[in-house]
Amino acid sequence: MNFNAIEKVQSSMTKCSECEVRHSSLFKKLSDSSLGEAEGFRKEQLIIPPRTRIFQEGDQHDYLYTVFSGWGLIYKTASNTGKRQILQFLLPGDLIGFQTSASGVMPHSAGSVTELILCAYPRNHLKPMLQKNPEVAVQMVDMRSRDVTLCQNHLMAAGRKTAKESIAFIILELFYRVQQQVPSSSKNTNDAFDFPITQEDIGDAIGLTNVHVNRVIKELMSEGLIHCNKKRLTILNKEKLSQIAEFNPDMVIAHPLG
Amino acid sequence: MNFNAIEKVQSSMTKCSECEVRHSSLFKKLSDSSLGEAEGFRKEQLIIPPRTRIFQEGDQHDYLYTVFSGWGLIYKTASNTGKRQILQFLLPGDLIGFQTSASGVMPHSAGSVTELILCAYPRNHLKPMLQKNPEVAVQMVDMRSRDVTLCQNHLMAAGRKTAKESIAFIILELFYRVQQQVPSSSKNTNDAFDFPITQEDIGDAIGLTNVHVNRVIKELMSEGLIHCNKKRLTILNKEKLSQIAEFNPDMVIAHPLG
DNA sequence: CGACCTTTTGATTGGCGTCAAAATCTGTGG
DNA sequence: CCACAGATTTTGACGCCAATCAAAAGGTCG
Repeated sequence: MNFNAIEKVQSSMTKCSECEVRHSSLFKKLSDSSLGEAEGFRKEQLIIPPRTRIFQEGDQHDYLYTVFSGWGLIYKTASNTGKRQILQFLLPGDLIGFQTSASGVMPHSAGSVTELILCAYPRNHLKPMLQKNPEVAVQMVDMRSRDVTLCQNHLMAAGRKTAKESIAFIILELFYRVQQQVPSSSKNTNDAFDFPITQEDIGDAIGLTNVHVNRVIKELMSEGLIHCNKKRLTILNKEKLSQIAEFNPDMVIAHPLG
Repeated sequence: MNFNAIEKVQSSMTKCSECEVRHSSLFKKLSDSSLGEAEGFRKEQLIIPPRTRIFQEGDQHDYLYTVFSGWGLIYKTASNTGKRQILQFLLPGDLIGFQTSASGVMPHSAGSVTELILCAYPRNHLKPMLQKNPEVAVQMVDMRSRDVTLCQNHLMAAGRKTAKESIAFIILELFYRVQQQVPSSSKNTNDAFDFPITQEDIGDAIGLTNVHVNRVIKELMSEGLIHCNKKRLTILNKEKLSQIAEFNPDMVIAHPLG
């Protein structure tokens, strides 16, 4: 992780033209009538450059976001050792900054991986908006539950899987999430997909060092299970990889409530 | 972990008399008018004996529950090694069995620690009920978000903290959660509280073996930070313990949405 | 009292971390 | 289009935290 890079100041964010609200997963399932309500709630759109911080753990932060395009991540940093734990990778449709702690500050940091386009919503409008739009509230329950599932999977990896199993898992999780969440991914034939995160990111997501991640990835490549270079990853043997990871696609379904 | 014990058959569950719906955190904040609706939704109450399985990963399961009293846990088991990862400790007010995978089966197992009293709700009534009761949906968003926070804290512990830091964290988390969630805990003076989980449970929650947990707990005791015996734990030096754990009470707040 | 948990202790091992440095890649400015 | 700086990947040597294995001691409950 390049900490300097991700600490770029937030002022590098810029507003941009209107976004198509329908694309935001929070509102995707809204009927046309309640969409007007949602339009009124949306505040503005932001473009975040690659590897830029959006907010930091401990900050007061008055907006929450949905990802329109790009990859991001949320993380915590241990104050004694400086070690980073990535809590979730963010893809189009994901929520950022929903959670606050009791004192109203952010319990984790958030940053971009690639350029990120976000739709921003003022936090103080959130609760009234949910109360007025049951469909949105139900959708939000769905999204939060999906986030629980993703986090639990990573906890299982960090706590009880070997490095090889965990890394295989992360790769498959991201492959299926990209398929679900990235509109342009339909053009990914033959199980190859854009993979903009570093080996250090992978390690920080499941509690390993970049060095060890590198050794395991090379092992997976030498076994002919995956291939990767230039931020693009190809899964060569999905069955074998899934077996190692104890993974199945059900585990990353976006909408558990249906 | 005594796997035999937790695999007791589900038939040992018994129905019991009506529970006071208001006590269930899902409905705690309901106005009187929508309470009637909620009453109609509630189905029955169950008593689960200690160390008994409620449902198993991969099962079809048509109910979800809120905890009325007692301690429980949800967990996953690695099919290759049999290792268990505890995903969450369950206390009064917590949800059980909300999540299902894409195929409609449970993505994790659930079991009791102590005797557990649950309120059961039929899953197929959930979505319509949320749609008709925006207050309940908002409350549910809150609860799911709290579960995300708890899981992220454990991920941080499993991935990036030492055994000592993680164990100190778990102890403090449970101390504050019991204060918040267990009605009778007000009688806990001097930072002592009932602590019915085993050292193996602690290890399974943060990715350690029972042997190593034992060594670290003895270390914490010899340093005068905690004392424990007979399923009761006393925090002797909360400041020092919190500093080791990088813990603060904000991290376990029950209702992030306010 | 007896069976089964749970905790405790010791000896040994190993997966992954740490440290260090080289090789390769990537973006940026001249 | 090249050169350079910084980021990322790769490699090797070595060390340690926690796992593993084994067994005894202490608790708990029918």
